[in-house]
Amino acid sequence: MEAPLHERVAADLRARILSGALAVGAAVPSEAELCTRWRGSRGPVRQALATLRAEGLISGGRGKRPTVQRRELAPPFDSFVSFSRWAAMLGLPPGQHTVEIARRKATAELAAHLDIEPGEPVVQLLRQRLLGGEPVMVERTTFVRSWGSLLFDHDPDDGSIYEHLIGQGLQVGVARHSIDAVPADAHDRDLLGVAIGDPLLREVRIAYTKAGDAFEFSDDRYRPDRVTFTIDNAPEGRPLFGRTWHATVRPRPERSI
Amino acid sequence: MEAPLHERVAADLRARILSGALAVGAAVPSEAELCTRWRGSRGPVRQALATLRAEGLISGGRGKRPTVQRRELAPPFDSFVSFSRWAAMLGLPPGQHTVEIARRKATAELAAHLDIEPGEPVVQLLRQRLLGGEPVMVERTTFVRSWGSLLFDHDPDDGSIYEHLIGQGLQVGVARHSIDAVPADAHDRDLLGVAIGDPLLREVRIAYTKAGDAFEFSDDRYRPDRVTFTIDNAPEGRPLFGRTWHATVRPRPERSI
DNA sequence: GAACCATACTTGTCATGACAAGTCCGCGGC
DNA sequence: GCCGCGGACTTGTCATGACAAGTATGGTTC
Repeated sequence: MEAPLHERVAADLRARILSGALAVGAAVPSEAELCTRWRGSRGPVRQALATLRAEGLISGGRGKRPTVQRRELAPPFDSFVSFSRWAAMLGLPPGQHTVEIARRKATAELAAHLDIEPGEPVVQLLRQRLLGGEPVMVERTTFVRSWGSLLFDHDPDDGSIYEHLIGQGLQVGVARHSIDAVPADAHDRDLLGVAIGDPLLREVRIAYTKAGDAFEFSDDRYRPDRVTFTIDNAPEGRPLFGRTWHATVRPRPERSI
Repeated sequence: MEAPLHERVAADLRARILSGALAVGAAVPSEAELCTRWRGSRGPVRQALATLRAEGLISGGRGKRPTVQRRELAPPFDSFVSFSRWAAMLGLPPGQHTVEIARRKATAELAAHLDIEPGEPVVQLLRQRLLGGEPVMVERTTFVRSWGSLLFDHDPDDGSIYEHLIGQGLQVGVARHSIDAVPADAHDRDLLGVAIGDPLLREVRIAYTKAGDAFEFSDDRYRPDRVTFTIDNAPEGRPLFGRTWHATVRPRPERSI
């Protein structure tokens, strides 16, 4: 059974835009042309175009054909929750050294974030994360027991924890990230090569399953000379998709000789 | 001339959701009911519902009525570029002390950000920003001359600079925000009551006019104990509107006695 | 009481047709 | 050469109709 017409039309145009066959600034085929080409009516064609507008790929149009606005889609969701996916998207080899993985009892603070009882066992990891061979982040992650226990037969230095858990049936729902600034502590000094007290960019993340249960709490501290978070946004009348964010690697400052 | 039917249906349902008349979890009226109520056909009614889905207010539905998912919309764009608007949204009185407003020649770095020639005059402000009477941010803002010169006959401690410029014809296009962490300097110490070297959460913003010209570069440093940035996101299959960000005021830590 | 089936109600998808409103271009008149 | 107008093409909006597919409920049978 093939996909609905409006999905096929949208997919075809999207592929042509992302590949550059339809360049930024080029006019999109008219609704009439698309109806002829796909042997359909304006309804599904208009729905396909509405989808591309919503994705921010095309815009404009009343009285004239819409034009291609941008060539890339917003970064995928999993690049925000999986360091490995993010690194892959940047084209930099990710790396990690697991300093420890431990089963502990949840503190009251952690329990509050994960909506479990204080004292309930959780699985905690402390890891150094690298990009292109350089440490850029210290990750303090806590998983609830049901998912964390699956990590003990998994080598956390081998591939992505997220991919492993998804392979074990995890269905990720939404994630919430809070960004603030903290002074480096002793672990950070040891793992990032900074001085105690130096400012670090911290992302605190709580991730939920599709069913709405929190399964992961993470405190990730980045070297701010290497990583920033960037957000682009636009006023209301424009597509909300103008509102995107992504984490950026700063160019490595050149060594003065 | 009244608005199109699909806009009126969407506005009515949105108002009922935001007011709580349609509570989170409640079923939305069926398409047939809405057709009867508005004396229209399924086309515009479905378009109205699609808009509300896209805004993340309702979801679900095939074979049954959709349900209300959330009660609030994403923060408006201008709350990201105007401190006054952001404070208003939080219900906290904003305040500001302008330390200086000066005409200077752009440094090479600034010129690069604003796409002007180094040495070209710009207007710079250094301001302390307050929420509820407390300093939370130091703002170092640079405007290109054409817009910045309009500020000299405006009291920057009186109302919002953005509102003033928009009143003078400014049309804001997109804005880009980069978040990182920096150590406090002497100005920050004086204006925020922190120690030199303390970590501050910094947002660097470049704002563009509708025509695509950069008009503002700003370096805003927040006390991370008072302000964090929060991003919620969701996987692809879900509406991209799940991807929202906003700046949050932390609850003021209670004074221990 | 449980299971199954049919019916009713729901949304998703599509076609056809019509008219309003915007944009662009060519042609004629001044 | 310029300006205005009309025609052609475009998208926006809406109506009517039809059928596919999903969900819930009530009634009947075991």
